[in-house]
Amino acid sequence: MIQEIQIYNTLTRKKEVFEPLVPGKVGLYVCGPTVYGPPHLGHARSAITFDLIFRFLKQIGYKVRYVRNITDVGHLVADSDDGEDKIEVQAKLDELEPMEVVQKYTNLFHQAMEMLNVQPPSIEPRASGHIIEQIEEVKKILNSGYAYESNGSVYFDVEKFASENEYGKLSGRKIEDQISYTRTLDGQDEKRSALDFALWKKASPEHLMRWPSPWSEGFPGWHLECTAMSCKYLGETFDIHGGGMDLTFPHHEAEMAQAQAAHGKQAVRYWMHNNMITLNGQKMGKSLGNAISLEELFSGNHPLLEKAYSPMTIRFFMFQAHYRSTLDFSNEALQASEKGLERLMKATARIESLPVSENSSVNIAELSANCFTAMADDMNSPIAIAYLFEGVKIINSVADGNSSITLEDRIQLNSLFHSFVFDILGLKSEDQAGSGSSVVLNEVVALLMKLRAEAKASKDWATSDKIRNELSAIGFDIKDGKEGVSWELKK
RNA sequence: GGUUCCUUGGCCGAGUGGUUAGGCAGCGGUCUGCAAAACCGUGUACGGCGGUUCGAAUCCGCCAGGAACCUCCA
Repeated sequence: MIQEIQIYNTLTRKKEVFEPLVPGKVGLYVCGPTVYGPPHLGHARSAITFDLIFRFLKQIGYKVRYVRNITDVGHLVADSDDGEDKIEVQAKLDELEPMEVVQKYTNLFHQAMEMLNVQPPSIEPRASGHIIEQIEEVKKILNSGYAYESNGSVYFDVEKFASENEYGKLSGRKIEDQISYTRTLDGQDEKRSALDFALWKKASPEHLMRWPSPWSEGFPGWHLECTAMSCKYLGETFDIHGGGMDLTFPHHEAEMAQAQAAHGKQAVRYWMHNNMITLNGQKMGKSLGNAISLEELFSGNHPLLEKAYSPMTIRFFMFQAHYRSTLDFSNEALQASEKGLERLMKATARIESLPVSENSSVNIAELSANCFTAMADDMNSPIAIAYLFEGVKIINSVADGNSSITLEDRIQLNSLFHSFVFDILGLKSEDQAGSGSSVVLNEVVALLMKLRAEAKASKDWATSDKIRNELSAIGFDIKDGKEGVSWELKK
């Protein structure tokens, strides 16, 4: 029996008990990055959020097919209303082939994801590889009567659809409000209404990315790829669709309408949206020019960064806030997370060497239940982490002889921490130089520790402190504990 | 202008009608030759003003400030 979980459904605006379409299996689709620029903190939040969901669902026993697309075609440019393809503009600037740009940023995205220990999705389809499927979707929508062709382009008829179906429910919008507040876009005169959106767009002569279709040489509309690819890999109806909150409208609203028009039924059962990262209280975004790239974050090479932050620090930082809350970025907050993470990882490594007793003065079963209950409540990772820190207290307290633990409890505690820290939260140890990676280094330091111990034995504090201080200056932390001396490389 | 949401102690950040969130920083102590680490103890916070209630940070109203979406965006 799989643990019951609740997830917040954007569609109904409340937490619901999650019931998969097929018992024991979950179909999860998440909007992936548009690969026209370097990956930034915002991409990381979405990827990390749904990585957590992917991992947790698997941990509690579900078989999950996780599809996350790469958008490599078809979006407009930020400050240009001329309908040029976003990727194409960047290509001209870089004097590269569009697909070369796409490849470059896809590779960078994958590298960053690996560093963040984000598991690859089960399937990672590309929009440009599914043009045929998208054309088929356009045909279906035309057949159902909710689209019309105009001058080689095909548009979705929002007003007609809205008169017979629900439109605007996901984003909480009323169609009447929308009509009065729209801006002028290219091709507006081709549309029956400003609300209509393109399913297929005829390419202008200078447009490089183009494919043949029954209507014109052109490219698919902005929202179509997710409908086509989710349907292909997960079916006409599937369990969870995720993405950033900023995609709720118009992207996901359009997807809902398209899928309904094409297949005659709702595609998505649970919509999940992660909130934004803010910087000085404002959304961090590519178009606002205040996005910090992951490369800058990892290297510390950015005017707003006091230092470099490791991928695991970023990951842990994000889990200390709930995924539906905005998360404000600051050096102080990241440094707090860095230290907290270090404490958590150190305690995790200590569990196996804890002394065992006849009786436990601590309740591990309750701790474990609390951690899983927190996660089952709409992925409340901050609460789960708070309980893990209770576990840290227990571990350190047992190590210091202030609490006792039985062997069975120690095994359970170890299993809990390994499940949560490594499998669910997906954290990993980041020892630079890696203990054990250099046997020689270990032996050299061990030799110095031996010399220092001898100096200490003869109360030659000057020598012992000299060894410690100079090692410290090189980058080692030397700690005198009850069980002997230990050392590690500083962060 | 429309829609939605937020405001928690020095910082970050959970919670949502009565009971300690947690992390980081700070303070006091234990341990130590000293230091670090660890441990123990420590802070009565919920934007303002009203209302509902035996009781509100938590529900309602008003006000102030902020954000997101309405245009590509995680």
